[in-house]
Amino acid sequence: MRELAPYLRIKEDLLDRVRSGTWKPGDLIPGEQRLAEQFGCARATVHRALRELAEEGVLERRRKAGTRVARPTSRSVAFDIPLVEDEIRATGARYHYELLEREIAPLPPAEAASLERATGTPALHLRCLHFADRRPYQLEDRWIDIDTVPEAVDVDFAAEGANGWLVHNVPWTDAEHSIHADLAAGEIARSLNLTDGDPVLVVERRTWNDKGPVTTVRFHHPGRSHRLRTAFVAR
Amino acid sequence: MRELAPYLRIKEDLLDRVRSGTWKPGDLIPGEQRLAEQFGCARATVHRALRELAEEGVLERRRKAGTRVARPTSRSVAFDIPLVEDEIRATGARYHYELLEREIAPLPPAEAASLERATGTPALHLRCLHFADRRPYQLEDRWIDIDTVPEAVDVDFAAEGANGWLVHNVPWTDAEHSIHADLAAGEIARSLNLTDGDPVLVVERRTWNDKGPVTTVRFHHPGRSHRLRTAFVAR
DNA sequence: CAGTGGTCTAGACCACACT
DNA sequence: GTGTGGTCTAGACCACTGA
Repeated sequence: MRELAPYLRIKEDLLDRVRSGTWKPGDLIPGEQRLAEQFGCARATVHRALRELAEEGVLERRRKAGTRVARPTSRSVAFDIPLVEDEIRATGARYHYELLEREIAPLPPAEAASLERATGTPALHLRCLHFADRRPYQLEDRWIDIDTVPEAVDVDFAAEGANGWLVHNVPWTDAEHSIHADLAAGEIARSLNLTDGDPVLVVERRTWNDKGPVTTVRFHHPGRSHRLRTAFVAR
Repeated sequence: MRELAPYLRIKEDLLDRVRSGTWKPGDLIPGEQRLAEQFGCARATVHRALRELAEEGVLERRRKAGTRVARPTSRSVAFDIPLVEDEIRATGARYHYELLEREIAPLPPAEAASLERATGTPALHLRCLHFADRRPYQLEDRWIDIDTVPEAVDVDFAAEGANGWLVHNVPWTDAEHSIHADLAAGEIARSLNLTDGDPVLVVERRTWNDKGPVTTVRFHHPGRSHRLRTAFVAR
């Protein structure tokens, strides 16, 4: 396919009309039938181009009402949140992992709420430290639901990180993420080799299964040095 | 369409086989032809289901090699970064905007690098404060490239925020985002009604046009109270 | 080289939502 | 009611890539 596929050429063409302002937000654009005639192709081909542009948020389509240029409102931004070890190795640094703590303990209120269990329900609690070239890179504080994932109790997590083990052994179906900034203090500061009062970037994640809540985890990163990035994204 | 469209039913069916572990990561699954026979539909219908699952990162497809269950590696997480005013109004709070500063000034080194211009190139510098119910919600520090967007020089930005004006008037084609944590200090702390040393969440964005760099902007949020969230996302 | 996925077509039927 | 988008089909050709 030396030349672009027709539906891709049509996408580009339509996108250019939006980008150049030929078609402005809110404008009604020609129907599929009409565009198919103009481009000299089947309606299905135009349809695919239009459908993908709508999925990307460039157009809005409604039956009978036709297709309009979307009014730019919110735009979703996709961040890659890979396994820490992959992330670290991708930078060329040596990855190293340390298990700080592993216990079955009663869920504290926040984590209980997160897993939708009663406070005090026993769960598997892990604290791990991930190093890049011997420098602390990420502190992981995780609770695993032992009702949903009973087999986790028999894993010692000394060699493989909990994240890796879960990803490879316990498929999840749903996830929720949250990001905020906080200050390093006590344990967290010491583990990350920071001073009390240094900024930390906190990423929280909860995942679910068909069976129920799987895990809730908080990742702490040194705030100034660590960045979450998107790739350079063409719209 | 009371019942799910066939291609959606097929997607669900295939996804279930992955989720349940019937098909494990790395497994080769039947070809389109074969699946079409099994589901009793046209190959194109199966193709669409497979293509969408591949786009979602569940499957990996290669010509001749066939379709395999993807090995879970990095997973991209989509955050919504809407216009502040929409974000604030969505919570039911009253939105209010204040222009703190507007000047044509030479680009500082960091911003110059960001816009791919020489340090000291004149650009439009804006500092704005966004309020939710009279409480400072976000501090915006923006540089607009006046070579790419000369018409911005004639806008006073007293009424409409720069973000809104740009979104509605200057279509962008590419964007890059970065998130990190920092400490409030000086101006930033005062504007956001924080104390020096409080955590702030910083979101940086750069956008481009066909014509060149459009704008680079840094959004500061009170770190403890503000969170970037994903919706509850089913995979 | 051969098999797989990628795409296109022409025609068809349908659901939905405006009028 | 009626026009628009949403989907399916059957068949076809092609490009890529692994064997």
